[in-house]
Amino acid sequence: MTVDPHSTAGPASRHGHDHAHCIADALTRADALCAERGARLTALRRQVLELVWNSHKPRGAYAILEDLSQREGKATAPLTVYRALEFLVEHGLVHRIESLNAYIGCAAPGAVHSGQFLVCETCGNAVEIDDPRIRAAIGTIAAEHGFQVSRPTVEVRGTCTDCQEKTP
Amino acid sequence: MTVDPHSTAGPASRHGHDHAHCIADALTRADALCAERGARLTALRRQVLELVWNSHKPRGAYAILEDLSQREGKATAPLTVYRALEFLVEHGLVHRIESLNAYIGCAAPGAVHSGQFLVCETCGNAVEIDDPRIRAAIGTIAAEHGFQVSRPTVEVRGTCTDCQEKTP
DNA sequence: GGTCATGGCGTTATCTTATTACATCGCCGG
DNA sequence: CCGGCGATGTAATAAGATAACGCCATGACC
Repeated sequence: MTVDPHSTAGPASRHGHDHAHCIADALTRADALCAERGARLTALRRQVLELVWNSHKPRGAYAILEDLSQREGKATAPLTVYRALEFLVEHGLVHRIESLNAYIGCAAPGAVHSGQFLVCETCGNAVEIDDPRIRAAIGTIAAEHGFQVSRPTVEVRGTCTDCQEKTP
Repeated sequence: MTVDPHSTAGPASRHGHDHAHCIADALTRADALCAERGARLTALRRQVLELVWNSHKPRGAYAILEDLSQREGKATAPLTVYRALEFLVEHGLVHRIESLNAYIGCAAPGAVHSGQFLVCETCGNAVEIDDPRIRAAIGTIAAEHGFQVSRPTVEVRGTCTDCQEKTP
């Protein structure tokens, strides 16, 4: 098993949860979802998904690439990671955070994917939210403009509670 | 004066407005705004602002760079453009569209900058909106999370009315 | 007018992020 | 068995962005 860098204090990391379990959970859900859809969650894709979840915060494609190379013991090409990420994003298992050029595990794969995030500029964490009010408001204004929505993106930059406390 | 590529049919372009006038207007407002703030809208920055407005749709930094080089008659360094864009974005004269890595002139500089866009994936156009419902919803959920907002980003990808009609 | 600090700009190099083009492999249906 | 298709490997390169350094114009101050 791989060590979670955040779990130095034990299974209950600073995220306030059992991170190893949380990763395992995500992988199990991914397995189920892909099986259901007939999508092929290959070893490589599964590996990348695990690496995305591993940090539990937005992570760049090249950072994931490094992780993967290290694990495999040999250099891997960027394309390998990008292709895997493309698959994962397509199936809603991973979100891309545009304003960071980074990827993060989806908290609720299978559900509606509005892709709303609170992105902390201090600690780099991104919390996925799914606010019906925002979703509704976007739907309304899009309709008013005759605009057909395919992928709403909401990325709220700012400072999370923890970081506000640290620097008052 | 430079020819607007969209204005082949005359001053009233397919945007349904007098585009030359619209650019001139943006520049005038920028002049006023910068004067008011004591910010220096130098020749270069003004030039870049004009180039951003010229296409009237999101435009990448390197595309702007090419335009600039052509106008100046000599190669310009990327940094030149990036610095100008940074200034323009800081002063709210230009918005960066994260999901496109592109820049577009702000429709209402000086006003509140929520930075909301309807981005058409077919024609590449981006319409700036400023929906109070979305703004309010973001404020509410951020408050619920104790999250301090610095820059809300809303980029709704989809298909605009025109493009829907063309491909029914 | 001289001088100094500041901010804008030029030059070069480099870094990160992402994609294109083409070859190969392996699984599955016929 | 074999044809086809989707997944992966390899190499090269495009696109986007920044770092480090220094010169020069502007304006404040003496």
